[in-house]
Amino acid sequence: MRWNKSLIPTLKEEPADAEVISHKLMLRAGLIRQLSAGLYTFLPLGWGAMLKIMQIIRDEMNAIGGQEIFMPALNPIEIWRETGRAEDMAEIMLQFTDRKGRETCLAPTHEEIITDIARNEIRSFRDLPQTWYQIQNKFRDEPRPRFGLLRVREFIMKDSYTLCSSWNELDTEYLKHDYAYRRIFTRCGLEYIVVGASSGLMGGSASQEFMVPSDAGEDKIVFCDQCGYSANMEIAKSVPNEVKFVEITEQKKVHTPNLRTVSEVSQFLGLPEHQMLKSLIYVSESDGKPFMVLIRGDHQLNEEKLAQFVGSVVRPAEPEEVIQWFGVPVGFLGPLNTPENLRIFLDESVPDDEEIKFASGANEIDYHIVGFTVGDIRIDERGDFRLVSDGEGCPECGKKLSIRTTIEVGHIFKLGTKYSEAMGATFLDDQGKQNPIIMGSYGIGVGRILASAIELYSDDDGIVLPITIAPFEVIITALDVTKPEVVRVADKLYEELRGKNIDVLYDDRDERAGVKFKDADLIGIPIRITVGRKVADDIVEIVLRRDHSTQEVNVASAVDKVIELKEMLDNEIFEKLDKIERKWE
RNA sequence: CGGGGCGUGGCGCAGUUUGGAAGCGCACCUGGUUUGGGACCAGGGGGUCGGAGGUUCAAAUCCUCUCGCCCCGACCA
Repeated sequence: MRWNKSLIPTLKEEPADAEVISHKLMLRAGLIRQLSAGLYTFLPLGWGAMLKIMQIIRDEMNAIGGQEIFMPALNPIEIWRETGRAEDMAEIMLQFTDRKGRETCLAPTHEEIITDIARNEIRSFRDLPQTWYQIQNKFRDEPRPRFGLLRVREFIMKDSYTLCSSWNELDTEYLKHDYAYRRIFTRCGLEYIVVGASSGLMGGSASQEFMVPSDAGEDKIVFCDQCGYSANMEIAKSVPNEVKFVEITEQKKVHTPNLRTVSEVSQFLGLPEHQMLKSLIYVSESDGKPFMVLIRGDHQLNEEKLAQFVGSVVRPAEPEEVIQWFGVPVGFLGPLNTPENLRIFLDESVPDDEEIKFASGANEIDYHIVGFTVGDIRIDERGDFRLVSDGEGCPECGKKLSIRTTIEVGHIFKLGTKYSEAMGATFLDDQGKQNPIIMGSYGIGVGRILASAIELYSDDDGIVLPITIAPFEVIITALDVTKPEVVRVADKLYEELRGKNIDVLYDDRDERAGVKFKDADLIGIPIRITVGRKVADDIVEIVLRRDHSTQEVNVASAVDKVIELKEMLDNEIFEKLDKIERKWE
């Protein structure tokens, strides 16, 4: 492509509305433009990179037997009601009524549509397994789009779905996806960590996320350097730090006027925070009933774990609700003298030793109770409700855990039969018996791959894209296009490289050298050929974007040299593929 | 949804406190000089000051409503 008439609107100044590096650079380098909150247009350079990424995805999906299809993004809401997700996803689903009065939505994902195809087309175990995928726009009415392409309302996702006749078959298809995903992210040049994750609104038994370490991310993962344990913070476990408990001799009620927080009360009582019991009131969204969760005062609640435990989305009770139900403000809630029908859950890390005594609210305004044991509490169930914090012990090996902010670029789920049962997608097994199809679901955020690559690879001059996803592999910077010999050589190199199937951008603009160098660095094309005054001596320069290392070569050998560098850069990435195992074989 | 910030040529901003002729830098157009890391000189085009209503002799500026964008939060009692 020739730059002169191309839509590559680079910006000298930083856009005011961009916060994270990838967002700033994508705007500055002319990859994207914003239409509205969470809605972006891909301009030629951005779309070029997206197409590269999508081609890698297609390659790898096809390699594990995936068949590409394309489903409507516009869905009748009725099909979403069949699984109950019209309700569950109501918050993020864009819905409207069309002109004939039909209730319609823009699909945030496609399990229901896939299951519909499956129930219409799949009859026998002989038809299974199947892997269907598409690359398509998804719509999610995010409460708060942000960080450029990292959280948007309309985005391109590769979503695939496996249909199996047995759980073993599902395990295989899941491992194949794990393999394909590792290859995809590796080929895109990303660093990533695979973690165990919560399946959230998708449902199902197991899931893994593919996370790119980056401060721009919105997810936190917990990992152990020693043994390799890793998990999303939402489900991560840990061994809490050892703490000492102060001896308390008698149980008594203490006047604690206006002291509501754990730290206020523990200071007032002269007790460590871990000897307080936090009494949190949550409400199960499925039955609307409140329940109490008790955790140590120095710990934090993990809502995701709680939701999994009670089997429903949960929300913290409103302060007004607490006063209405318990007659006290939240700051004075405690586990003793609670209503009989209130379920009480205790975090498993709270010791139930007879000798260890706790303090908590007294369920009476301005009073706390000091000196009770876990045995004094009417506990319904115990479970793991804690949020892991940095430096706690690894649940596998006991060494210290670390926490890292990451970008989620992929997520794979073993769905099981949640959708097939709800929608009646069945097959006949070899005994002639009808069974629900066993499903898996697998997603990749295409735009997030691009954004996280830029988060990983940039410098003060701009983007430094991995060659595999760069919209162009080579840029020819022709300096002073008013000189015929410069143009002649640059034109020749351009045609030759294109003839060798190299993706090359030809900067043929009548601009000063500084402008062209700055722009070339900004947009991050991996290899640059500078055609300038040295053509008089039959010489051009070849420069690598990542370190600006430069070599001068004869015009005649320039194409070979470029191909050599391209292969070197490609190989650096492809070498890593050898380490990825085919675990299902 | 709660809190905060911001809407002024394509981009980045000043002007708003204290009402009185819409400005600056970049970009763009013309001419000239330049030409290897975001050139210089001269001339020029382009703005319903987010929108609506109000106050006033007079509104970018004050008041009311509204729309949009960005940031923090939406859980720790």
